[in-house]
Amino acid sequence: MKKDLSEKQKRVLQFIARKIWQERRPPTIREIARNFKFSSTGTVRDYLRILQAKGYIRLAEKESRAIELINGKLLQFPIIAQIYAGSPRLTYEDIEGYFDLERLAFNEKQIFALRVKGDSMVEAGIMPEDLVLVRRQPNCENGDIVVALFEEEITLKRFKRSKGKIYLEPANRNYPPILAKGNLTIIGKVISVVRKYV
Amino acid sequence: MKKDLSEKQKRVLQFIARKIWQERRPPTIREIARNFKFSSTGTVRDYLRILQAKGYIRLAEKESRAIELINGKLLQFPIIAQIYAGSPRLTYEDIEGYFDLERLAFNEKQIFALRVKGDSMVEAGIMPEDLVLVRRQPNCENGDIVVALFEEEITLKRFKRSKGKIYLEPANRNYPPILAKGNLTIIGKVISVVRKYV
DNA sequence: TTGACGCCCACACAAATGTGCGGTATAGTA
DNA sequence: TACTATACCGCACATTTGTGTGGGCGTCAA
Repeated sequence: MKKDLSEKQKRVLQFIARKIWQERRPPTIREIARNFKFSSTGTVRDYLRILQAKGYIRLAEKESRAIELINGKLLQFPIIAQIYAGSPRLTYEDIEGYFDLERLAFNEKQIFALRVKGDSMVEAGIMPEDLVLVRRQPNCENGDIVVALFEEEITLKRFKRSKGKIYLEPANRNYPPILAKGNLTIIGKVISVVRKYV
Repeated sequence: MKKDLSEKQKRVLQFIARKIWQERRPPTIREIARNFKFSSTGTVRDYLRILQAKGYIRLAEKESRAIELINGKLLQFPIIAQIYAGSPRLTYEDIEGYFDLERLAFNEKQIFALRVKGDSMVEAGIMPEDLVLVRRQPNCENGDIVVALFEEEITLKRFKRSKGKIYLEPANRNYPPILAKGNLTIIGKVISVVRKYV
């Protein structure tokens, strides 16, 4: 798909990517020229056109800092399907895809994180002190893990509808399911769990 | 520290943050004006100056798209300490901090993601099909969860050193600890677990 | 009443920025 | 030989973009 880049072209692309990452905005043509000590802006334009033609960036006309990375792997990590025994070196064939941190919550509008207290969901792999990312929404589907307000308390439970009744189910044998009769408000649905080890 | 913003000021700030998030570059003054149907660029400048004075953004002079968010990281979500019963509305006081997806793996050089197969670590909250982020490193400390190569097999286990012996401990009662005598290679340490619900 | 603030407009100017066109030079290749 | 790709330069031009000045209108507290 994408054509190969020359060494210099690669360096230009990497410079652009680094700038976007570090400064949160693409560089101007003249900033690129300065970095590579090009005395002409036309030189940079040549590079940008090449990079666009080869499918690495997208340019917009008549806008400043209008370089958009295509498949910018800023926050992507390779997902390894298998690591070959004996040679733990990552090669292209091992990669089953890319894990994209941005996609985790991209285009989500009302998201907040909640630090988990208690162990009522451990059997669903949600441990105390984990962070759950919650999308605010007033309704949910059967089986969703939700943050709900029930009887003046915030709980993290699995939402289950059964025989016309609504249950809030913990994922822990030591706790019983809660029959939600009365004032139940769904605050949001858990879309992700993130845990970080120090 | 930071002064309060009026509703309108908040909306302007949010617009800027959204633009940075969506387009990976800050908007120009005129783009902001267009969005809010301001017929004057001066109006926007007033807002930017206010936002800067109140400590929410940083402006650079004589540069295009020179709005930098302070503490407004792209991938931050508020961590809610408590959601007040009755009014599930996020207010400033509820926020215990910000969860920063970027910080999760920023500055990490050799990171890859591994999709978890099997249930040997469920009691540590690592479920099948979860993604673990692994930092490649040849050594680790007692108690770390590691990806290791042992007897031609890749395993995800807890690294335990006890009485001069090394064990690879699963976090599942149904599996026994493995006494690692022989050829053991540490591939990396698990620094994070990410699970996404569809 | 005055003053501070929030909110907005009109217009001109200067600087930053992108665009266009025409060049040069080298190396490899058909 | 002709052709292509890579790697640059110089300069003028037009547009975009930020900056500055000087206002207006309403609200609220001193």
